[in-house]
Amino acid sequence: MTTGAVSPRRADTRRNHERILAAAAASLTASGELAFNTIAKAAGVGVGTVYRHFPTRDALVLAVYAREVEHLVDVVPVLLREQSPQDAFHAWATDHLARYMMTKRGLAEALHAATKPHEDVAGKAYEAMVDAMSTLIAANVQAGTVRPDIAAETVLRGLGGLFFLDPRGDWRGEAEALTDLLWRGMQPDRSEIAPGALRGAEARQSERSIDPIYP
Amino acid sequence: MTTGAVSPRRADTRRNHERILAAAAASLTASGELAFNTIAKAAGVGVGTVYRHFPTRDALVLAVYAREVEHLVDVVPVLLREQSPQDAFHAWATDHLARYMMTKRGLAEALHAATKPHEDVAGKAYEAMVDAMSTLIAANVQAGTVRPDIAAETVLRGLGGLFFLDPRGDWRGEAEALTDLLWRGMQPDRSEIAPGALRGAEARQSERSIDPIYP
Amino acid sequence: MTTGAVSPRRADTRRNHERILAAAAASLTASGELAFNTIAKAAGVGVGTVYRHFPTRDALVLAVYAREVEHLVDVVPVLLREQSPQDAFHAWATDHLARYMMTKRGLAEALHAATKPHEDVAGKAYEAMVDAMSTLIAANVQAGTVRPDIAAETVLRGLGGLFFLDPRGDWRGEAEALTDLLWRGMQPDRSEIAPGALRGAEARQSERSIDPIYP
Amino acid sequence: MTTGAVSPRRADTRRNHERILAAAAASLTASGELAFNTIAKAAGVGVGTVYRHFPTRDALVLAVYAREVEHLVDVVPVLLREQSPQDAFHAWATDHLARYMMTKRGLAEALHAATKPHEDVAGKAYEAMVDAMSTLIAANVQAGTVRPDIAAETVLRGLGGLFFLDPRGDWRGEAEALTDLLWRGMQPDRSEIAPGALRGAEARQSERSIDPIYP
DNA sequence: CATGAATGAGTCTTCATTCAT
DNA sequence: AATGAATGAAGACTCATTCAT
Repeated sequence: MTTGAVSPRRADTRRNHERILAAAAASLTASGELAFNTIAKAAGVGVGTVYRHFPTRDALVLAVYAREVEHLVDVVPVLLREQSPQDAFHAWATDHLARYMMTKRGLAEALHAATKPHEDVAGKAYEAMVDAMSTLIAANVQAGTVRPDIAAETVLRGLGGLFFLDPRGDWRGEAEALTDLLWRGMQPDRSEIAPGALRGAEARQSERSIDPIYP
Repeated sequence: MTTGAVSPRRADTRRNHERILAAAAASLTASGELAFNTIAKAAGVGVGTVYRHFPTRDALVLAVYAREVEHLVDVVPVLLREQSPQDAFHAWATDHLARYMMTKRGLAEALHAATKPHEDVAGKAYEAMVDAMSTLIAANVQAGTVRPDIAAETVLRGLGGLFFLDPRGDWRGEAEALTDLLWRGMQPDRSEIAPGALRGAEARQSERSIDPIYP
Repeated sequence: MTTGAVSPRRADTRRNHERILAAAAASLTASGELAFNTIAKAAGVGVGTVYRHFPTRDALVLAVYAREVEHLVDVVPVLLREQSPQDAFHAWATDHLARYMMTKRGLAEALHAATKPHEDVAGKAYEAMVDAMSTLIAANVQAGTVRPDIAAETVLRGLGGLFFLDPRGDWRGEAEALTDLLWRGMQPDRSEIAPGALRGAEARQSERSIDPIYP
Repeated sequence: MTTGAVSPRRADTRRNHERILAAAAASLTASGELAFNTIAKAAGVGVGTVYRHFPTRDALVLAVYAREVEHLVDVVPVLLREQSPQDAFHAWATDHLARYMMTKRGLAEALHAATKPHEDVAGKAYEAMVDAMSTLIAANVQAGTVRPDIAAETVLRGLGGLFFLDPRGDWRGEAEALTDLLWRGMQPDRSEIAPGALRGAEARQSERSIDPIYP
């Protein structure tokens, strides 16, 4: 009753699926191109096999994105477990989302094509990302570091700008600048929050932050 | 030696240039496609002519974008003349930029392709947009409604998220939500700004704004 | 040691044979297509199974046609038993052959591909049809309604024109017109046949028939 | 005002058109296949050129058939000028139509695809053939050798059986047998025609003709 | 300068056929 | 025997690009 009971054929098929997905992801990342013939060659299978696994181009594209979104979404709980909500937010945005946005421009397209949630597979991906962001925001609202009336979609859209980063430049710095800008916009109004609550975040958030020392 | 002396040929050539640009813009807007043969037919010229005017696809694409960016940029001084800096900022973002981002996805591409300024024609377009945003920000800094350390690029990138709006949905509301979010992030820290400076902006910005009643 | 002893495997195999044949016939009739993969799916078996039963496309096609030709051939004795030779001829041509020719264009192709009798399986089908026609002609010669020097192949070829009928039009009327035309051509010369022998046939054959009453 | 005024480019284009048509006709005749790539190669042009001249497969097929039908139709007046109506009929059927039917199976397809006259290009071809046959029949009716109530379509359909001839066999003999059969069917009833009117035709029609012993 | 026919590389897509299980 | 995944050749079709007129 081991996994060995699975037919070798099945294993091969699964491996093919993986290889095709990997090849497609690579191609999409590298050039945005997605030629079935090319993918087949890169994956070391016949074109027919690619067609068998992914009948249409969309099926393939979405499978690729679904996989990446999954990664993106799965990391959220981990981040929240290991650090404070605001740090988790920053980390997710600058470390994870930014990287994805830059490399896989397809992801952004998915975001774009699929604003109508529930509609199709692309919608699922979008939803999943919104969920991830919602979780991060909720944790921060809980911690009092973010206003409760912030819509996850809006923040996500703002971070959509990460899409325009140039991987060859100082994308890290710019990702942080954008994240900070949005983060500031998400914060509760000063007068409403307990003094000191923001300290940590503020300190991280920007080196230029002026410490508002009260006597 | 007047301009009237321009040869008719010149006039034809200029007209061709325009027609090609128009056809390309239409095609780009409608379907995102940009087949030279199709453009030529739509413009009523031979393919060769298109090639003469725009040697490469990029040249054509960029010419189209440059034109749109121009519109976008030109409206800034007008907005600033007619209303307060913060209103001008909001108006530009939600009325002009959002509309362009949605319809002419090429604009977003320009933003993306051209982070490396000064480099090429795309760079010019990017620069022009950054300049426009800089102007808006400067006016607001002057008015004390925006922190002086805000980078135009960052804000623009944040607004890049407008690209993901769905023209068939409540894009207006969402554009405003995003603009507000960014706007909040751009504001000076409360303690730093002169009391009252934000009044107008705050009032517009959000209905939920806390009224800072002073005795 | 009865027939009941046949292994279940055998029964399955036979059933598969039938199902494949049925699926192929349906596909051929419906669209003229004959994709092995499709047939396999329609028959609910694997492609490999189709190959096992019919090693080549031709084998499959011919098996299908053979079956239909069989129907066509089997009906001849019945017709001859139930009606006069000339009526049997007309009935076979207009009711049975016409219908087959129209629906299963493959039949006609078989006729075409297989003029060389005895050559292959297609030849068998052709031969069978020639035999059927020969039987009909012989009966009519016997009855004195057809000249004895008529070749079955020739008549069959003439009826091959039924292939060109349009199932959506007045194919019945046209089938009758063609059959009548050929029938007239097959008749004995007037002077040779016993007066009156043709009466029945003539009356049926055409409303316009003039009865040559001799005083 | 010479033909030399035509641009050479035009001439080339026209030549290409011809070559493609020729290649297509050859391929159709030889194998019934009609692969654009193959045609292009055979015609010595690029695939694109073939597509430019004949946007769809049908356009190409029909152009080929139209050409052949034209030949077939054009020969009718010539035949009628040079010989008696009945000889013209026989000649057209056995010499011209048979040959075309056998070699260019496309012709038969035209017959088949286009029973609905006036409908499309295929319809035109069909019509043209019906016209040709009508002309032949009319001439024979005039001469008293054919009944006046014979429909050209019916005869043509009967001759459609020529399609099933095997070019490698005694197709000539069989074509004549079929033509004779139909011809007999087309004749006026004996009692109606002037004695002797049929002489020539009868004599030609069949060697087995009954010997008309005169005292 | 303008034209648009020609070219052909590159993709897409289907299917017959094989073969390991 | 049956299965169906894999393969890849073959044909369809598009479009960027050239070039003769």
